[in-house]
Amino acid sequence: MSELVQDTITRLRDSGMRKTKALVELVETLADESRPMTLAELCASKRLVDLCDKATVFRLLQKFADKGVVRRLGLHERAAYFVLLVPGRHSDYLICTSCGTIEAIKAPCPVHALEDEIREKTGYQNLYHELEFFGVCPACV
Amino acid sequence: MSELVQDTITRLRDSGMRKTKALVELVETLADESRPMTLAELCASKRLVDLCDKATVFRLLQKFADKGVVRRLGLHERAAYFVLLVPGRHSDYLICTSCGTIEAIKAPCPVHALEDEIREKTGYQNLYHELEFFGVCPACV
DNA sequence: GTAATTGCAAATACTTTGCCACGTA
DNA sequence: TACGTGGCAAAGTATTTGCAATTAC
Repeated sequence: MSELVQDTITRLRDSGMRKTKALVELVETLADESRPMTLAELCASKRLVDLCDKATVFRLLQKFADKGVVRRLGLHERAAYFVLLVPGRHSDYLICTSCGTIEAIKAPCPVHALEDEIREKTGYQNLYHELEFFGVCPACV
Repeated sequence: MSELVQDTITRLRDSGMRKTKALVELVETLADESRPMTLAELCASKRLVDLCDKATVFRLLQKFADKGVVRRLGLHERAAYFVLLVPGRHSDYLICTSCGTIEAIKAPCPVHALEDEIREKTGYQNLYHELEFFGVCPACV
């Protein structure tokens, strides 16, 4: 068991959770992959597929996120977001994790150089990016 | 009607779509707001609420996205993505829009300076960011 | 022993489609 | 007139919850 896994489990224990097989194997799976994964992917992974129910994984992830051990990616709502593409313009967004307000950021986007580098080094076609900042807005503090 | 709206409608017309009231009002709404919006928000907006059905807005958005006029934000799957947070580490991701593969990017993240600036200027608390690059990976081209 | 955790199944939520009526070109 | 578009309702997919049984401590 890696140090990261040990440490993560310790943090979860310290926050009051019980060390169950499902908890340990979920942390191991997340650490193994070190990339964003869906609930379905996690449940289908070899460590978890025959071990526990989807509801269990869901509830563990929820608690992990509460405790800051896991992050759920994406914008505020569960629903999909659509935005108009304006030729020649690019926007990044600032989103309040409490009230869900989304505003466009005026500052120039600092990512174009890295985007060019990725285009050259990886051979990905039609490259573009999304950049979002999340935090609690002054009105919600 | 703004130039952006006119131009967008022209592009949609040129790609074979018919100019209907629902299409025009949806484009106007997206241009008015110029921020990512959910299907529910769009349907509830003043221009659309009494004009057309949710299925209509959905199908229009789908076509707009096909034609590159609108972008649907977020990772590949409809489902939520979860990732383990490693203290002291931050990752950005490169995602194939065709096969959905997600890989972490090794290059240093160029966003920290802007993040600091936003923290100072806006007063948002607990600020963090997500940065994703999207494109078609070499295996999918 | 007690309270957290789990499985199962049901309830929600959001998205997507089928079908026929309708409107645009 | 012909074919894209729209409304309504139903189906599909993902998320979330209730409750009784189980397990960690």
